[in-house]
Parts: sequence; structure tokens; C-alpha cells
Amino acid sequence: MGRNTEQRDAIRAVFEASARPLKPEEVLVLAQAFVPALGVATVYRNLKRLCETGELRTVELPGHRTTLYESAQLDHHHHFHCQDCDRVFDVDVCPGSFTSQLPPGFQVNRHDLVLYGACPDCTA
Amino acid sequence: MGRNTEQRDAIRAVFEASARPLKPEEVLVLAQAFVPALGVATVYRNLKRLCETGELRTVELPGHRTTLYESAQLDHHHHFHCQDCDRVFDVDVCPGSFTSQLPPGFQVNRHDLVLYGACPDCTA
DNA sequence: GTGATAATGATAACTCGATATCATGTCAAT
DNA sequence: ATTGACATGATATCGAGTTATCATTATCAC
Repeated sequence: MGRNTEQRDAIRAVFEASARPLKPEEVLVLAQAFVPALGVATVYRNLKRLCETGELRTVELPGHRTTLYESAQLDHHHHFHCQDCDRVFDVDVCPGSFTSQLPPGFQVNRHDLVLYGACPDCTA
Repeated sequence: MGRNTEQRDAIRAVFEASARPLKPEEVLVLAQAFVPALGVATVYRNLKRLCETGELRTVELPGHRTTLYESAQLDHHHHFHCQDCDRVFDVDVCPGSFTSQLPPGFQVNRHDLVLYGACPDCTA
């Protein structure tokens, strides 16, 4: 169980080359540069599998109808969502912990921050 | 243009009584306590309308496939999502703007912050 | 190389939130 | 009370995203 296929390698390559989380649809298009005949089903199958093996992780962004995926090896970071082109970028800003500013009893394990606005391509 | 209906009043009442953002489906069920025959289409029509009149606003939360709605009279705030009981709380913390910390060209209009952890009830 | 079988690709089918349709009901100005 | 425009409710429809089906292909242990 677990054969290596060129399709899966293509999908891995796509995530190594990407600076931002990707939708399944984007993965499909990008990976077709390596394997033109790649099909949708294979993309979904492999995204699921690569998450199970810990190579990828899911990213859930507000307002996005679909789940995005990114390499699981990335450091803690947040996301910038361009309201014009709808792409999502990784950004390094982080507001830090909030536990001290919350009412007693609230314990923060994790936080998600999403910035919305215009990316450099769309500002121009 | 603009008649008052008991359906719309019921939907208003639901939001006044709610301490958290609601899905259209939740609004439907809750408002049916006032108007049992209330239909889905009416909920969607009125959510849209109430947003246009400025009474409600939309809230987008990660992991939610649908748009949520809340009263527009609430001050700027963020949300705390309890991972145990799955409830969403309003919290007053705010990380402020980030534009200065971003690469040039990124322009921030808005941000969403979601904290995940345990609420007072679940910490005990 | 061979063969068992895992993986793929094309496509149909499904999910589910949201919208469109349209006959019926209701609000409110008169 | 009348009436016409607006709102409603049941249902069909839409559409994006995802999954299921299944015949075909490709991987890899041997």
C-alpha cells in the first residue's frame, strides 16, 4: 500500500514551489504543467492522502467556500486575502497571544488572523 | 417599498436575543418559534435586506461553509471559538492594523481574528 | 518481464447553500 | 373595505465543490 506516482510527485512539487495556500482547483491547474492529463479526482485523492501522511495541512479561511492546503512544514504565519483577485498570501505578522487580555477563564490554544485588502498586483 | 411584516420582525427579534453570529439555517429555526410557517426563501431575502439597510452585517468564520450574520450595532470585536463546546463568544481584543508590518504594496482594509481554546465553562 | 493490485482519469452523481419562479397572501394608502 | 404593489412560501433550479463509479493504466515486489 502506497505506490509512488508521477501525479503525486507533481502535486508535491506544486506545494514546494508555492508561497501561498492553494485550492484544489489551483493545485490541479498547476500540477498539469507536469502531468497534463491529471484529473480532478486524483488531486482530491492525493490532497487527502498527503494530509494523512502529514506532508500537507489544511487551512480554513473565513469566507472561502473551499478548504485550502499548504505544506505542513511551514512555520507559524497568517494570511492575507486579496479582495480583488481572491488569492491568499502568507504573511509573517503575528499579533501574539491574547490570553492576558481576555476575561478570566478563557484559555487560548491557537489563533487565526486573516487580513483583507489589496495585494501588490491589485493595488497598482 | 418597505413594508413591515411579522416575518421580518421575527428575524429581528432572533438577532436581538442572540449573543452570537447565526447561520441562515439557525435563523430559520429560531424565527419559526414566532412564525411557524416561515420559509427559507424569506429568511434569505430578509437577511439580504437587513444587511442593505444596515441592521445586520455578515460575519465570516473559518470552518463555516456559510456566511453568518450578526447585529450591525455591535462594536468592532472578534470571536473566541471554544474547541470543547463549539460555541462562539464575542471578545474585545483587537490586534490593530498591520499595514506597516507588511511588504510594500499590501493594503489592509479589514481583518478577522479568531481565537481557539477553552471557554470558562470548559476550563473548569 | 510478469502479475497482482493500487492508482488514475473521465464522468456521473451527489451535497448543500443559495437563488429564481410564481401563485397566493398581506400590508397600508386611500 | 378596497386595491395594487410588495412580501411570502413551496418548490424547482442552480452552481460550486466534492465524491463515487468503473474501466483502464501503471507501479513494484517477485
